[in-house]
Amino acid sequence: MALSIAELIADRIDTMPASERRAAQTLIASYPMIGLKTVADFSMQAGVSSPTILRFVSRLGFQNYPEFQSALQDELAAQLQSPLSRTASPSSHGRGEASPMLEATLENIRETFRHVSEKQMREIVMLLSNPRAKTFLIGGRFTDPVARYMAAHLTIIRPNVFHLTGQESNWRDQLIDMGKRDVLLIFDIRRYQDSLVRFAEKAHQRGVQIVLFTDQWLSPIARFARHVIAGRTAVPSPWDSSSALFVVAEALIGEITRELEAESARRIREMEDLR
Amino acid sequence: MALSIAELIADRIDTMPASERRAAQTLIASYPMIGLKTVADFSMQAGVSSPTILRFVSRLGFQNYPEFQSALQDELAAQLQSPLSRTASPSSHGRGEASPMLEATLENIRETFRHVSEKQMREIVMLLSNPRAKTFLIGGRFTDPVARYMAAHLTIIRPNVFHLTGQESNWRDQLIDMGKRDVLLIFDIRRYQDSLVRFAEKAHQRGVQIVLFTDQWLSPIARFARHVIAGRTAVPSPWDSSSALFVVAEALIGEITRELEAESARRIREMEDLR
DNA sequence: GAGGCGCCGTATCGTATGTTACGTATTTTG
DNA sequence: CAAAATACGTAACATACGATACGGCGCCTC
Repeated sequence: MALSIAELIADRIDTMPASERRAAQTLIASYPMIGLKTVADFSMQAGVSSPTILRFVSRLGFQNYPEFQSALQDELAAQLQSPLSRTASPSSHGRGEASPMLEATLENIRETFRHVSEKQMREIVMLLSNPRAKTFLIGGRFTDPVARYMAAHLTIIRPNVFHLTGQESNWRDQLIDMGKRDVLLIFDIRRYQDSLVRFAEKAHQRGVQIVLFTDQWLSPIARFARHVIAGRTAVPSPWDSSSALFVVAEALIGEITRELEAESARRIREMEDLR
Repeated sequence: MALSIAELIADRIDTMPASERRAAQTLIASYPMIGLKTVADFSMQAGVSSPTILRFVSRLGFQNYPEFQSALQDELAAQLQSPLSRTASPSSHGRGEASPMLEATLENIRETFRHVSEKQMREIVMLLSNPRAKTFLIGGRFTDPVARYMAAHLTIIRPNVFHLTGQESNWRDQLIDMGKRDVLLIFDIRRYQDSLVRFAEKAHQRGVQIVLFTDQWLSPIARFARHVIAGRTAVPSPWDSSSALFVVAEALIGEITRELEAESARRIREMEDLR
């Protein structure tokens, strides 16, 4: 990666004229917040004129002020996504660090849960805890196994759970049985599948309540969804990670099971009898 | 203390109309970066119109968009200055801790990796990176989705990957094609399935190399297995957790992909051409 | 099935913002 | 010390940004 803007400034600050240097120091002092405000704010804070600010960012190599701001934002975003501080592991354990893949995954899971409110969880649990409303599950190329995993559990604790499998035309035939009270749980991460989007749209038109598990960039299906879980998927690997979504799915399964405890206990007993 | 904007959103998101909710979710998904950009950027990202964004921030209680942005920036600034006190819980857990379910899962994952040696990982990677040796995958009632997940990826990067599905008699018929060079990857956690054990034994007799993903109490299949990954599965939930095994699976997928990079790159290109 | 209500996007408007031209001040150089 | 070059701010400008008015559409109610 190229130098951070802070480094860039440190690098060139002594080639700058006095006023621009003041701008630089002002930015460094409260890095990077003042750079996200307007040129006027920046100039006022630094005690110089607007054009000086613009000449300053120009000297840093940016074509214009918005470009400079975008760079700052990108830097911030990267910084927020990888809180390096968390290494905490006692290095006495022979192996100093765990694999970056593992760390990234753990952080993804944490971050994903951070963005899911309890209320949201509860509402989804409620939605999926109504045994009289049919629940359909489906996923994309790589995420369908997660849908299957959820379906495998839900099927046990309540009736009316259906995992949609096979060809697209097959799903569509199931639409006829979906109504306003029913729930469709979709897993869709990049690259989002057209077939799923089409299906979600049709279901939405029938009034089906859609719960979407997607990545942080949100599948277009979010448009039709009543609830959206946005999981972090970025890992140092050629593939995106579905681990965070998997863990969320497990958490949901647990809570739904508790919610249905009374009713499902009898059901499970009956099932075992049937063997 | 005033509520953070993320909390504010979680609080009111269900009183919002569909489009505004979409804006809210988009913001939460990549919090808070998109909120620092222009209304046009924000609206485009969320797939709604500019006025919807403005109505959204208005509903949050801000007089205008710049005021909203300033609030976001203030929050960011506070967060950056005290990197330790990352506002951790938008979910007002009262106790200020994340859910026990989440913590247990994270700990399980860590612990699982701690017990997997690097050499073991490398050997499994090697075993699964030989495209000329057939690789069969199968799992139990709840773990088969994880097997499917792995199969979905492996199928893309190399030939001769088969997920064993359907009835037990069906698997057995596949035995005929398994030999000493081939690999059978089995997922089996409590309660261990007899059918899997039987199958593993038969495969073992044919000299098939078995890689077993199980829980910390080890499925009886461990007896036949060349490599055993023992994942932690205990969580405060009525069910056991497969998250740790899932993460290990993902880690393996990543490393195998890298291992086969050269060969699989061409394969993937060919595949995309076939669409 | 008709009427009413709320949601949401299109199009338009005013303005705040970044940008540029230019003139004055300051420093540098021979 | 004079003259040139550079630095810097004032002021005018254009763009793009946020804000708003309006109309259509879907949804619920009766």
